[in-house]
Amino acid sequence: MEIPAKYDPRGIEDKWYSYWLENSFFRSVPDEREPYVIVIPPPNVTGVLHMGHMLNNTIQDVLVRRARIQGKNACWLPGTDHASIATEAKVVGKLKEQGIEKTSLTREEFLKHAWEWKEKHGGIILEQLKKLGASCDWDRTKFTMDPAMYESVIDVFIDLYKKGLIYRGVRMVNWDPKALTALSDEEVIYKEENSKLYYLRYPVEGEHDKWVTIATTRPETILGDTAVCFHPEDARYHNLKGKRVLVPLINRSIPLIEDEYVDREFGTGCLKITPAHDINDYNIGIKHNLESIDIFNDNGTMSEKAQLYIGKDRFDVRKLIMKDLETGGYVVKVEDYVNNVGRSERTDEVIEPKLSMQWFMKMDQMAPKALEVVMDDTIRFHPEKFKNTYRHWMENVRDWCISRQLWWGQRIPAYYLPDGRFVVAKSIEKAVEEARALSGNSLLKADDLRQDEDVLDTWFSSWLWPISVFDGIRNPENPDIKYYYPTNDLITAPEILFFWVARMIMAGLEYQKDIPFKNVYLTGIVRDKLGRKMSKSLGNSPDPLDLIAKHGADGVRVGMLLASPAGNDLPFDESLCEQGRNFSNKIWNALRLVKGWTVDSSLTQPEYASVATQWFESRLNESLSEIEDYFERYKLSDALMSTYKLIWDDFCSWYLEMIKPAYQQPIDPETIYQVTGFFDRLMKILHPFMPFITEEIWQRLNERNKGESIMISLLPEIEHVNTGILDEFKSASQVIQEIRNIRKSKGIPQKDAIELYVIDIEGKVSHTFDSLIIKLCNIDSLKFVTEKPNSSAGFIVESIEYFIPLGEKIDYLAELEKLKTELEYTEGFLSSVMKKLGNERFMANAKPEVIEVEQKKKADAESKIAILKQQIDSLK
RNA sequence: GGGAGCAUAGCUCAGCUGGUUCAGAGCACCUGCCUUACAAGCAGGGGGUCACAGGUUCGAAUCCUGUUGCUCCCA
Repeated sequence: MEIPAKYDPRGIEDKWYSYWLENSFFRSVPDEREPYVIVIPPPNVTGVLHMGHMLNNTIQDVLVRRARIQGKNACWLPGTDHASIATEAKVVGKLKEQGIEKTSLTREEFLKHAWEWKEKHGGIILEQLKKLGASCDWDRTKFTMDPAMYESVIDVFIDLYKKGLIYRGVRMVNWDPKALTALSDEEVIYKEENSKLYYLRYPVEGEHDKWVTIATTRPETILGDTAVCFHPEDARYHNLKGKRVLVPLINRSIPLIEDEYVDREFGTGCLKITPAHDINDYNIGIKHNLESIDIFNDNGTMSEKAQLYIGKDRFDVRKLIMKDLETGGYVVKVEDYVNNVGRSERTDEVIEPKLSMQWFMKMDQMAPKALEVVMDDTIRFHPEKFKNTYRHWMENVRDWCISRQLWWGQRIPAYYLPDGRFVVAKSIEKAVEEARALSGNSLLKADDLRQDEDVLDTWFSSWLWPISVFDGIRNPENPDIKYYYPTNDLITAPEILFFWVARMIMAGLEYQKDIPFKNVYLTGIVRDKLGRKMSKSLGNSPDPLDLIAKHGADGVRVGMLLASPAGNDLPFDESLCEQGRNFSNKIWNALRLVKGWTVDSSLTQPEYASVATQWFESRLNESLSEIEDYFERYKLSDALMSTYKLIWDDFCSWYLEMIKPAYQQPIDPETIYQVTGFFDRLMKILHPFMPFITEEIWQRLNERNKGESIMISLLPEIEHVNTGILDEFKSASQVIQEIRNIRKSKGIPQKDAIELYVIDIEGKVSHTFDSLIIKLCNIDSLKFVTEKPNSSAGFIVESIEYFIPLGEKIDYLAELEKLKTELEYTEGFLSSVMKKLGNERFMANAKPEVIEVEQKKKADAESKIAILKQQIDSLK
């Protein structure tokens, strides 16, 4: 069989992905096995694959593939969410390109366009995941606006409304004047921006030339002022108690009020109050019973209530009003100032705090329960530190604003009667019934009712995701939800811990009376070399598909995982993928080596191969339990690194070299059987991380039947570890390394055989690895002697002396120097041990094991010193 | 302004309940090698007062306090 010298993932990866799909290996249906379930954090339909998705989905695939070969019924459920704001913005933008304004369309027409867009572009990201090797059960793919998913959301809304957990209310919301919708706090990004602090003076009413100076960053909002406020203990303003001032330009008379909220150090210590446009002012307004004057239109232009600049944009007005204030003599000074400006995550528009009628969901009943299950580790966070963050949020949670002024999404099932009252019902027919009952007017018809125009927040769909994907809202007793819920692991980013993870927990407890998942693995953020988050807008992110084309999906997966301990940011560097690719090549060449051997069935297994196999068997099992332990602690990068070293160092560098027959010599059947078996097991262990190359190699290792696959095979069980042979190997490998060093420093090529003499007076050295030392170091004579041979270089391993005769090549001075250095070090070491052992308090307080260890150190050091001294003497 | 977390080799990080797997790993770097699986490789090597200052202890990277620097969350 021809095997090329370099592994080329192209072709191979596509081949196996198709094979897996054709054989439905990703498919899961309930059976008697233990289920293992992950629901994908649904990517946004507008999204294309970015590095964050790569990381997140690689981790999910590793966990799912591992569970699958552990014999569990693994189900990874994929899907997308409808992302109302982002998608609507995309569709609006696209229509605009075609010269169509959203306002010229009916809701139905617009939604038709939106669905068309979704059908055309919505599945891209899921297709891209296939390139990564994602083993999702594609038959179960869900979308948050699928009819059943939509209905679940509506059912939940109605249910919560009936339970009194959803209400309508006026609130200060984050208004996006571009998207024309309210945003949740989480969708607003605050950033420090350079701006100005304007000091403006207001005339005191009824006084001549008396003024009150305030400081503001938003002079245009003075038109909405309904009070000016100072601190009750601020002596500077005591003479103004009870007076009123006039708002500049419009001369509205407003009261001077006192409140402890005011920071006396800030500005002049005097604060203008605009209850309609600032959350803090709003609260003061309520407290002091002030009027709220909303001076903005929804699109951020001035409304008629502003009296001036009507119809002009708020930022243009800032310039205009300053000019007019200047002219009127109201400006005291202007300072540079850095303040926090909130912008919409989606549109980057400056957020306008705005009073508005919205739908809210109460959190005070649900939050404590959702907090408890995390604090008591019913749900475990990895890493654990996020419990703190979670608690902080859950203890300070505010009601959830769930309405959005958009069309793309689940429309709120509230119907308004002509008199302004409303009913909440699943259908218009039901609504009519309820409206009749509510109003007592049996003549009410569907036409008399007006459905709420708003849709629900996208998170109001995705908080149900682990339940609704199994149809558990509509059919709580169906076999899927019974079998798959609760899911096992959720892999997501810390940014959405609150508005997604926390709410899923709430929904789970409310609708399944059970947690939605047992573990939450929080990934880091993928950053570039400068530490910036990789994003499309910055253009600092490589295209994941290009990376896969270049390094192979396996290579990219390894690259991402190696550098991403749970919860830590991942400073991505393409060289990490190279490491993955190099690893692929290493494994590939190991296959070439093993497959290149011819087998001679008449041969019996040599001693060295038998020892090598016994050692590697134990080493593999030892490593397997390490890996198992890492997985249990969700330390995937460590689990991968252990696997990497097991294959590269132990299997390739040691084991294969140990059993390798001499050049062009055949191998015995026993050994080839064993090495193939090891290779097979190693590929299974590696498979979750590198699914493609492991399948390719597994298929080549032995004849396989049609429909067989490594991905549905079983992971090896952890078997007995012979620690004795592992220890013996440690000494033997030290001996081998020392010999290699001598060869190297003396320029003795590997092909020249050498002699090795061993002084082992007490007869305590193990001979297990003698045959391997002979083979690996090309030794033609291994002799046990009592005296150091002449003209030889030596070393000591565990109080055993080893010598290699060098003849002419010996450099006595160098040997002497080496011995002296070692002696010096060992004596220093001994004296530090003696210091401890001579310390009474140490002897009195330290645990017996610790003292024992110190005593052994002492004995070892002493015998080594004796040997070194003797060797030095013999050289003199 | 309030809260949380972090600081260990050039880089990314391991180091659980204080004591030889306590100073580690991978990558990077340096020196030899195109040795018949692999130069995408092999064999070696250098490199850290464990941020700083105190304290507890026979013993501190590990526990406590303070300082500095960074990150995140909330206001």
